[in-house]
Amino acid sequence: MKCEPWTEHAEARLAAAGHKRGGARRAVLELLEHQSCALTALEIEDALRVAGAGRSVSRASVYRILDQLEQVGLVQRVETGQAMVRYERVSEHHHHHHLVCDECGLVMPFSDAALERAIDELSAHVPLQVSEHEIVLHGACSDCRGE
Amino acid sequence: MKCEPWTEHAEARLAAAGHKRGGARRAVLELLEHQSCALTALEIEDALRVAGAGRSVSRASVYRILDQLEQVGLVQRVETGQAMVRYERVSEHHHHHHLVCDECGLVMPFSDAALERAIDELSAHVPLQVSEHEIVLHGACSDCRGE
DNA sequence: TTCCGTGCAAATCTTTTGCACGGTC
DNA sequence: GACCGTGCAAAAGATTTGCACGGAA
Repeated sequence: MKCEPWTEHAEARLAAAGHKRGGARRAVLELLEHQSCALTALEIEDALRVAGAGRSVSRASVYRILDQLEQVGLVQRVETGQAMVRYERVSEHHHHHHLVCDECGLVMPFSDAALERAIDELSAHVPLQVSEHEIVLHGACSDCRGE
Repeated sequence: MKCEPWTEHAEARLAAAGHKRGGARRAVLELLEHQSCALTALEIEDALRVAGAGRSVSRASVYRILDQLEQVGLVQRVETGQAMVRYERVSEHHHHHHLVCDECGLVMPFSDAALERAIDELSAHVPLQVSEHEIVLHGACSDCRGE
């Protein structure tokens, strides 16, 4: 299992797909590499502008880059039922899904082997050649609920 | 198990929640009662305008009505990863999820007991008081795939 | 009579596109 | 040198809001 040169791995795959390199995309990749969960395009733009965490990237570029990364399979969209679409890097080693607090908007990852097994089993018996699946649990997080 | 007076049931619940009746909402309810799967706001607007299936309802009203129905729990949003959000009536007797063909946009319902069991099981062990869950399988439908 | 439901038009907000410039190959 | 990647500004498209009127309670 490789360590964490995900950005490098991503650049390599992009190159293989015939894309030239670029500073904006590099900055987005480096940001995504260190995220634990999905971000919106706006959050990505802000994170890059604020922190010395790289360089600013225009919003249009963020969207173009995310779209490109999604097509190459490096990033996946996450629909949380909130206003904006979220994006996160795809990790072969750690497939997960999402918990969304409908009160405060908090998004957390989770994974469950039994669930994946059920999905795999089911996918074989359905009138669709399943390539991906997305699961979102909605509810109230502990902060919003109690306390 | 009741027959199908869903529209009546819905009107009753809305009344109980303190809402007055209205022709536009009635038309939307009657349309939703007979749908087998989720529709977008635009599809609902078009369906009501074209068919003698009731009466035309302005787009703003369609959105307002759907939002209201969702809050009362009569309708649920379905995020299919397509541009627009979809809505469908909630049915106590037939909980289901969705298959989405990424080629042609076809949306089909499916249900699976093992999957529901896995979700229920898992919901108990997660840092969120789960109230709802949404599952979407993406892939290619038989028409788009083979011929 | 008092409000709520509805239509219409304008506003908002996310995401996309057109165009020009600068960097990569 | 040819093209792609990027920024900026404008466009597009979905959804929301403001306002005024007509119907429900």
